[in-house]
This record gives sequence, C-alpha cells and structure tokens, in this order.
Amino acid sequence: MRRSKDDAAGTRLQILHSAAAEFRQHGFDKVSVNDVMSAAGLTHGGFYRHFESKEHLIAESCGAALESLIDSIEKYVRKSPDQLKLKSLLERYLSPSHRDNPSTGCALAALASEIARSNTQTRKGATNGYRRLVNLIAETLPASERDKKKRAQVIATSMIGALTLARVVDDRELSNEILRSTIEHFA
Amino acid sequence: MRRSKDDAAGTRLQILHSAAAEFRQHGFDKVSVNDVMSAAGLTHGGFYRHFESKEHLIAESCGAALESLIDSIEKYVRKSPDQLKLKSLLERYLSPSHRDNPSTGCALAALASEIARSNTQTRKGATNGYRRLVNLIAETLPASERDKKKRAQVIATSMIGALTLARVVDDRELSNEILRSTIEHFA
DNA sequence: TGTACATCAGTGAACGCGCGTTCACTGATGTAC
DNA sequence: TGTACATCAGTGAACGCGCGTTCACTGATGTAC
Repeated sequence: MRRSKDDAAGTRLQILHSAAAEFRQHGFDKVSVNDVMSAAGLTHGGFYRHFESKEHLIAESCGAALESLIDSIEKYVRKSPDQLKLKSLLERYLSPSHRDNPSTGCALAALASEIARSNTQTRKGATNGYRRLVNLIAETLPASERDKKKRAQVIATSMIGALTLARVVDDRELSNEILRSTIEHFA
Repeated sequence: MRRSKDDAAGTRLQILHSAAAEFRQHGFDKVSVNDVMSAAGLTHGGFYRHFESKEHLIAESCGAALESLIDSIEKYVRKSPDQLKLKSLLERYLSPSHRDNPSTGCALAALASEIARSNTQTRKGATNGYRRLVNLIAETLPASERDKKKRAQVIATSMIGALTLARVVDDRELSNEILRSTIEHFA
C-alpha cells in the first residue's frame, strides 16, 4: 500500500545504501536488482518507483558512496595535526581493514576497472570523487611542495592501485607488503 | 567434422587469444562464451571440447595474456640502455596508446577489480604476473637503490593504478595529466 | 601400404535458469472541497 | 474539520531474452591389423 513521502524517501536511501554495499562487494554485473532489493528488505517489483533502471542505480549509488567516503576522510584529515595529515590518511586508506571490507570502502578501488567501461553518468561521479580526493591530498602536503596538484595525483592513483592490487594478490604477506610499501614511500 | 591435432591446438590458441582480447575490452561478465567463439570465428557448441567451463577460460586466458605482455615488456627493457630502462618502461606502460587500447594491453589494469573477486586460479595467474612485473622493474633500478623490491612494488602498483584511473576519468586532459604525473614522479 | 573402425573437432538445436523490466493489484496517504 | 476521491509505494506474478551448458549429429582424422 501507499507509504508517506518520508517513508518513501527513506526507502530510496535504503536502496541506494544496499546497492552501494552490494556493488562494492560483488561488482555491478554479479548483483541483480533483486539482490539489491532483498538486501534493502524489499521485493524487486517496487524498484522502478525509485529508479529508472539498474544503470541509473549504478551511477547514483556509486557517486553517493564515493562522496560519503570522501566526506569521512575529509573530517578525519581536518582533525589530524598538520604534520600527520598525510601519514594518517595513507595509513587509514591502506589499512588491512579497508582492504578486507570493500563493501564499506572506496568505490574507486572496488570498482575501477568496471567504472572505466560504464556510462557517462557513472564515470562523471567517479571523476568528481577522484578530483575531490586529489584536492584533499593536496591540502595535506607541506606548503613548501612545488607542484602540489601533481604530487597529489600520484599519491591518489598510487593509493587506489595499491589497495586494488592488495585485493588481487592471493598471498597475504605480499598483500600486506604492498600496503606498507606505499605508505612508507609517500608518508 | 574432426580436425587434425595441429588444427585443434591452433583453434584452442585462437579461442584463448580472442577471449583475452574480449575480456580486457569488456570485462568477464559482459562477454559470453558465444561472443568469444564468434570472435574466434567458430560456433559456441565446440567450446567445451577445449575448456571445462567459462571460469577455466577466464583463468587461462587472463594468465596467458599477462605472461605475454610481460614477455614483451621484458624484451623491450632488456634492449634499452641501463640509464633509460625505467623511463622507457614507464613511458610505454603509461602511454595514451596503452590507455586507449585495453584489449591488447595489461590485464591487471584492465580487469583488476574483477580479478580481485575471481576464483583461486585466476588470482594465482594474476599474482604471478604481478610478481614478474615487480622483478622486472627492480632490475631497472640503479644498483645504489637500497630497497629495490619495495620501490619496485610502489612503482608497479602506481603504474597500474594510474593507467586504470586514466581510463576511469571522463576528462581527456585530466587523464593525460594522470599518466604524465606518474611518469615524471618515478622516472 | 591398404582397409576397417573408433575417435573426436566442430555444428546448431535445445535445456533450464536468472536476468531486467512490466503490470494488475492493494490499501494507506495526500488532496480538493 | 470531515468527506470523497485520486494517487502511488510496495507486492508478486509474468514477460521476453540471453546466458552457460548439453547433446545428437557429421565426417575427416587417427589407429590397429
């Protein structure tokens, strides 16, 4: 039966949230609309009251997940002492805990190669997230740094690459080594 | 009708080759067994004379593609003068041409987030490829370098991350900048 | 070397299944007077 | 504020479709004598 506007808005957010978690865990193609709705505690039929298509859900949930992760990194960095900002950002992003919990982590690391083949909307959201991450990293660099923007880009892509490879590799020790090497190189 | 052993072996290689190209271009899930067989100039029914399942094809084609890419990088690096080995490796791997042609490029960059969720065989092949790449990079570092292995790992994950992000981002200029920054940082 | 038969690479129809999406339906919510 | 009606969030059955996989079949290749 019909729900109040507030309930419906809550449902929409719940779907977005479940989708973001499922997609990051299993990938876009391995997660069906039904999987997402079940995870949100609903039946599949109601999906189209909230989203035009699975493609639209992918774009929106991905963008939202990235925004919210970067919000949390931003808060975290802002309250760290200047000298430690970059180091603590790297240690958090490249932690074993982030590696082992993709469903609540960075969508860029969890889905990069799939996003590269996705539609314009999805790539636009990912690009915005990437830019925000680069700016955030640039803020943590010492004022003396000559080309902050470029260095921040290297750190950003390096972090994402290291986290992704740490998840690819089937050897725990090697995986930890990948994370540590990148932290030590840039911190 | 039945083909000679040599013909059959050739067919098998052709399937592997087509699969590797299709998978790198479109991802594992968006490419069907039928797509692979058509690309190889065959009908889908014969697939199971050569491979147990799509999963087995994924593991084998991915591993083979990675091996062959690294072979070619190896040859290329071996014939570059010592001083330029690393620089030319980086410039080749992070070239616009590599970015724009995933179907003949590095499987780690093209499929990393999908491989991270794949079966043991596929991840094993990817891990072997990653190790070979790291060793190859380590060989290009000056003898004076203190911890070659660690630095090589940072360069490897950085390269893969940069190429992947260069494909994600929907802004050509930003994409070129990502490639250049990483080359300049490590070369 | 020649012959008879077993093998099996490749074809194309068929299988069951899960997918994204649609739709008739229900009944509480929202709106107009 | 109360009433009558339209709206629409969510349900669950149904849709057509493409998927991975199987199988009967064909006829050239491989093998045993």
